[in-house]
Amino acid sequence: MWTDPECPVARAVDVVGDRWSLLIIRDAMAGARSFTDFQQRTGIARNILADRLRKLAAHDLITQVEAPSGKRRVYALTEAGKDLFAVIVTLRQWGERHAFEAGEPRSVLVDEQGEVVPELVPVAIGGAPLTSDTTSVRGPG
Amino acid sequence: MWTDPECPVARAVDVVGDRWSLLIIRDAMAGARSFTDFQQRTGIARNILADRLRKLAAHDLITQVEAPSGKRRVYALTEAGKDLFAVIVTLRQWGERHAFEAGEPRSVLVDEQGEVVPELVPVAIGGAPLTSDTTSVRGPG
DNA sequence: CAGTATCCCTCAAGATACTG
DNA sequence: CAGTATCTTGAGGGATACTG
Repeated sequence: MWTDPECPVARAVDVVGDRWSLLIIRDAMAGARSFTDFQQRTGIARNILADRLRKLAAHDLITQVEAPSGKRRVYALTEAGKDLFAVIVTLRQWGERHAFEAGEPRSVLVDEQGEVVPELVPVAIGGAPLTSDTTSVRGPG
Repeated sequence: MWTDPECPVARAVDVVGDRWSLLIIRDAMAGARSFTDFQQRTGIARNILADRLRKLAAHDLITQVEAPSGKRRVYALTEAGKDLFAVIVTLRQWGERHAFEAGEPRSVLVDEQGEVVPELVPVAIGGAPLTSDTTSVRGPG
């Protein structure tokens, strides 16, 4: 099924490695709850959106829950879905650094109080930032 | 061209949000240098691989450099390419947590000495780990 | 070894109309 | 509002043969 069944990266890519899934997750994290909400934020075609939401639900990244207001059902991230936050953030960091000209307008990350998050410390082991110069990957066994 | 030109996540996905690019980057980080090298590790079709390598080079994630041995040219990650390391690692973490059964064999992350990296601290602001409960995203201006 | 050139095929994706 | 149904298109991807 996959090219490399033992690689966690490959499995993750198998789940979210398409054009829309991560953007749907991004919007869920930014507060999107309803079908139309997702549709308008992403601009994705309705049938594709329905398909992606199904796939994401099948992989347990999102679920539909009873809305606090009562009768509607809204989408919500599961724990597995929320765990993609680190992926979204690192993608965002990369995009900011390497996919924008200086001064180009861009959306920003804010905290609960609406304050712009100034800078993010990248993934680290212990306290030391991790770079590709210092690590590699090896198979099991 | 993109659905959301102001979102760094969307731009990043536009560059690496397909089935193969991140796996090619992964393998470059793991030591892949030659065309055949990439082809065998990923299992990707040769024409598609050539296309992806071109695209990645066009976006300045990889380049071809003179091999130390002399006459061959090998692929190498640029700084922008190396900066994807955090993305790869967070994807890997997510895959480990949510795409494997307990006890299923998997590849692991090792450092230069070949030691298995025990645990990774996720993206953080200052010292506090970041979760999707505590942040959201807002447009510019 | 490092690609290029073809051929083929599936499915992702878009547009739009429709239904409970 | 939340999807489903249908139709069409094109890109993504695979297999294989070929070339410098």
